[in-house]
Amino acid sequence: MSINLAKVIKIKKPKYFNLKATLNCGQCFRWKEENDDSYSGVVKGEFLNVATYDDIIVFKNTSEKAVEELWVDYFDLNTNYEKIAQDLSKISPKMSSAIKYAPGIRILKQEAFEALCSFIISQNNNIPRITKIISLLCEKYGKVCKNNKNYHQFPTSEVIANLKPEDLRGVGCGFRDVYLIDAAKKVENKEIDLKAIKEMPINEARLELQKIKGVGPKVAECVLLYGMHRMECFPVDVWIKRAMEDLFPNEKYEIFGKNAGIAQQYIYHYYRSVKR
DNA sequence: AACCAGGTTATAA
DNA sequence: TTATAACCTGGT
Repeated sequence: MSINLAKVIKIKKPKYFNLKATLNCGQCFRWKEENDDSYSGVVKGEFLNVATYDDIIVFKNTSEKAVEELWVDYFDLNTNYEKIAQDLSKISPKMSSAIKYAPGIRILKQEAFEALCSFIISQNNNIPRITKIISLLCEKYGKVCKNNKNYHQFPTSEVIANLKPEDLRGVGCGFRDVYLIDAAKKVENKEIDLKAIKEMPINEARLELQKIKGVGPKVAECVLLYGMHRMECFPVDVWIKRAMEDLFPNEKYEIFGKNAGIAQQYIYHYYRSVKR
C-alpha cells in the first residue's frame, strides 16, 4: 500500500476556464484523462497531474516554482477570456451563441517544436490515430521526465533529425515520416528558427513555416496558434470551412480580429455540436 | 470491400 | 494559377 505524499498546490480558478474542454478540443494530443477526472501530461520536461473543482485548480506532482513559472502561463490563466468572449460577442449574434457552447476553452501555450510535429502528423488523419502516433513517438524517442520516470518528454529536434524513415515505421506515422525528419533537420541546421518565427510579421511567419515539407497553410496556422500563441491565427479545416460558409457567408476570418484563434474554437465546437 | 480521417505534394492542364 | 489523384494506416 502506498500513501500519496506528493505535494498538492492549489490556486484560484479563473472564470472561463474549463480544463476538460481545453484539453479535449483538438489543440493538443498528449494529456491523459485519469479515472478521477484529473489529467496527466508533460510540458518542457515537467510532469503534471491537474484537476479543477468549483473554484480551484489542483496541481499535483509538480513544484511551486513550476506552477508559477510554467503552468500558469501554459494554461494561459492570466488572460481575461471573459473580456475576449464579450468582445467577440459584439461581432455577431451567431458568435455570441457559439461562445455559449464552449466558453471555457483556452488556447494553450504549447512548445513550438512539439506543435509543429503534432500538426504535421495530424494531416489527413483522425484524432485517435494522431494521439497514438505521438504517444509512441514519445515513448520510443523521448527522454523520461525528471519528476516522473513513467512519463516521456516529447523528443528533441536533434533526436528526430538523426532518424531514418525506417526508424519511424513502428510509430505508425506513415508517409509523414519524411516530413517529421525534414522539420527536425531544418530546425537543427538553423534553416528554420522557431523562436524568430514566433515574433515575425504574421504572413512572413506563415511562409517561413511552409518551407518545411508537409507543412501547408493549415498546419502552419495551427503551429502559429497553438505552438506560438499567435492569437490572430485561424486554422481552417474542413469543418471550419463548412461552418464559415454556413454561419458567416461573405465574411472573412479577419472580422474576428486579434483573437480569431479562440473564435475559431468557439465556432468549431458550436458547429459540431449543433450540426453534428 | 471500399471509404474515410481536423492536408499536402506532385503532376498536369 | 487552379484542379485532381495519391498518400501510410487503422477503423468502420
